[in-house]
Amino acid sequence: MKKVSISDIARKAGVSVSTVSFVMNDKAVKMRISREVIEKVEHVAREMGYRPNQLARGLRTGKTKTIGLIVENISNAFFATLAKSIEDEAKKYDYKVVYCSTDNDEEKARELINMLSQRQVDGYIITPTLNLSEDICRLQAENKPVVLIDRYFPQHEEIPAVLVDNYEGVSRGMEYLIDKGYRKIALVSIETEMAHMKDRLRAYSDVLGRHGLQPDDRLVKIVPYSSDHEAALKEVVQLLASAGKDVDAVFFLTNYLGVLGIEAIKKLQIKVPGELAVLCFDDNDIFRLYTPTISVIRQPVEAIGQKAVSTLMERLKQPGEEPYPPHALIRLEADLIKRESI
Amino acid sequence: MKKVSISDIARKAGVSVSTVSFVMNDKAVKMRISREVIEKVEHVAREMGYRPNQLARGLRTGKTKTIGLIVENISNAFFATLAKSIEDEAKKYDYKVVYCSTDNDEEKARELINMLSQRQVDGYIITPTLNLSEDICRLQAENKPVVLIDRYFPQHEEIPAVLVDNYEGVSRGMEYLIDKGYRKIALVSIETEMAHMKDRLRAYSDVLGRHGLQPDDRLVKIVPYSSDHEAALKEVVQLLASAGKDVDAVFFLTNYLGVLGIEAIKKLQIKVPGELAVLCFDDNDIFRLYTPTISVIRQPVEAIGQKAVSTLMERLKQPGEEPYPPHALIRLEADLIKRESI
DNA sequence: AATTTAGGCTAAAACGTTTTAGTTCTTTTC
DNA sequence: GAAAAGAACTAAAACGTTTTAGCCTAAATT
Repeated sequence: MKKVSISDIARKAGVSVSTVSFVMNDKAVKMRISREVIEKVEHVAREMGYRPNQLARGLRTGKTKTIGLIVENISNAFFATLAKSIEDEAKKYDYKVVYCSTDNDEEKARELINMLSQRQVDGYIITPTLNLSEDICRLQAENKPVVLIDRYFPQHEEIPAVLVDNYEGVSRGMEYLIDKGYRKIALVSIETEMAHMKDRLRAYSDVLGRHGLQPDDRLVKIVPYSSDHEAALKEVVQLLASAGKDVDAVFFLTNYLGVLGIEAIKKLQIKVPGELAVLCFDDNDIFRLYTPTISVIRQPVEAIGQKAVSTLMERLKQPGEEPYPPHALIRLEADLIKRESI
Repeated sequence: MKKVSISDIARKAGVSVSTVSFVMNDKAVKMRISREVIEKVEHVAREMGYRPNQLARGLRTGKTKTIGLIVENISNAFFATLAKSIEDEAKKYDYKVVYCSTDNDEEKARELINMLSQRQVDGYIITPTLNLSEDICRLQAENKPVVLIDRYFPQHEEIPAVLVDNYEGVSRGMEYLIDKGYRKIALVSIETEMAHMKDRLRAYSDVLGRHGLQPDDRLVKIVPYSSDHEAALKEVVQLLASAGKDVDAVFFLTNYLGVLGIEAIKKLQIKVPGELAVLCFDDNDIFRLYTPTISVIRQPVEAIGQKAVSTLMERLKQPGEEPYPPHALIRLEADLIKRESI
C-alpha cells in the first residue's frame, strides 16, 4: 500500500492539485474555494488518510518546523531532563526536535551539525564543545539561528546562550559552607577548557580569597574527562582519604562527579556531615534519597530549556536580517537546596 | 549567505547537474566521468562547502536514512540509556535517530507516529502504549518496518519486538527471595493493561503458587499511572507500614517504583534487609549507591537497543514484500544482581 | 453595451536531488 | 568503409508540495 499524495486526492475529488493544497492549508477561503468543494476535498482526504509529505513541503517552503538539539550525552540525567523540557516546550510552538549526543567530542559535534544542516533544521540548540564557535558562526551566517545551552563562548557575545549563573551558584554554595564554619574545602571538577567550568572554579577561589583563605592545590582535584569510572573513582578516593583531617568539606562541581563522590564516600565509610560536609552542583534523585541527603545547588533545568526554546523561536520569527540584540547571554539563578550533608 | 546547491556547483565547474550528482554519489566511475572532471567537481564542491540537501534527496529516493524512536519518557533513566544505545548503534549503519516521548499517552503516541510518518522516516522503534497495534500495523502495511521495544502485543505475533524476558526475570527474583526464606513478599506494580507488566505479575503469582504460597491481595499494590509523586509515595508507605510484621520482603516491578520505594523506606525508617528485604526490577545508579545497596533484576539495556536496531536494519534491507519471519518476539535474559538489600 | 469586478477555480514553475535515456564524438571491428 | 561499440557526458522527468499568475464565467458598474 503506497502513501497517498495530494494528487491522488485531487484526482479522486475531481479538482486540481492546487485546490487540494489550498484546502489542506486553510487557505481555501482566501482563495475563494466554494464551500462544497472544500467539504468534498476534506472528505476525500480524510477517507484516504492523507498525510502531507514533510520532505516535499520542507523542500518547497524552506521550513521544516524542526529544531536540532545537540547535547553532550542524552543518557545523562541532566541532559535527559533538559531534552524533555525542550521537546515539550518546542511542541507548544508546533516544532519537532531532533536530538543527538556529542559525547563531548569536537569532531563528532561538527559531524552532527553537518548532519542536522543537511536535514535542513530551522534552528539549533547546542551544548557546545570546545572550538565549535566557528562552526556555529557559520550556521548563523547561513541565517540559521542558534542558541547555546549550559555552556557558552565568552569571546562570542553575539551567540545567544541560556545557562545557569555558574559563578553566582558556586559562590552561594561556598558562602554557605564558610558560613557553616568549614575552612578546608576541597573541590572536585572535571577537566575542561570551557568557560562555564572556569566560572565555577573562579567562584571557588574568589570566595575563598574574599574570606582570607588561601586556595590549596592539594584540595582541588580535576578529574580528566576521558578517564573511566574506576580511574575517576580512584582520584576522588585519594582526595577524600584524609577527610576529617586535611579536608572538612567537599564541593562537587557536577552531577556526575557528585555521584562518583558518593561512591567514594561510601567506600571510605566517611561520616557525612560529621567528618565531611558535602555539596554538589546540580541535583539528582540520588542526592535527594541518599543517607544522608546531599545538599545541592540546583540548576533550573526546565527554565533553561524553556528559555532556550523561546529565545530560538524569537530568532526564527525574525523576517530578515534584523540585528541581533547584543545582550545575548541569559543567566538564570541557581537554588541552594539545603539537606543533611551540610 | 545562501546554501549552495548542486546546480551552483555545476555552473561553477562548467558541467551538468547530473555529472555533479554522479561525482557526489561515487557513481562517477560507473558513469564514465573522466578523472579530470571528477577532480574538478570535487574541488569546486569542497571549495563552496557543498552539503547535499537531504530533503530533496529523500523526496527523490524515498529513503531518509532516519529511524523514528518513540519511547515513554526520554527523561527516565531507563529510556535515556536505551535511546543512547540505539543512537550509537544506528550510527554504525549510517542512520540517524529522531526521538520522541509519549508520556504513555495513547493519543500522543498516535500523533507522534503521524509526525514521524510525515517526516518519512524509513523505520520505527517504538515503546508502544495500549491500543496502538492498529496504527502500527498500518505502518507495516505501508511497508515501513517497525520494531517494538520493552513492550509488545501478544495478539500480534507478526510485529517484531525486542524485550527482556519479563516472566523469567521476575521468576528468578522471586525464587531468590523464597530461597532466602522470605514468605510474606509484597509486590508494587504500576497500573497498566500492557502485556509486559502482566507477565511480571503472572510470574509473581506463579512462583508463589509453585511454592504452595497463597498470593495475598493486601500484599499487592498497583500504583495508578497518573498519580502524582506524593500520592504514589503515600500508597507505597501504606503498604510498607507493616514491614517486619505482615511483610518481610518487597519486589518493585519498575525502576521508578523502586525509587519511590526507597523514599518510602527512608521515610518509615525501615531496616533493610533486617525488617524488609528489597528487590527491584531494573537497575539505576541509586540502587548501586544507596545504603544498603539494593539488589536488582537488571535488564540488558544496551543489548535491547542493539538488537532492536539490527532487527530493524534487516527489515529495511529486505527488497520487497518478503514474508516476515513468524518468530518475531525476541526475549533477552535479565541478570540478578545481588547486593545488600537481600 | 462595454467595461470592471468578483467568484471559483487551475496551470505551471519552483524547491534540490537522482536516474533513465539519450546525444555526440571517437575508436573498434568486420 | 560502414556498422557497432565505447567514452564522456547531458537533458529532462520525477519525487510531493506551495504559490504565483492567470483563465473563464457571471455579476456589477459605468
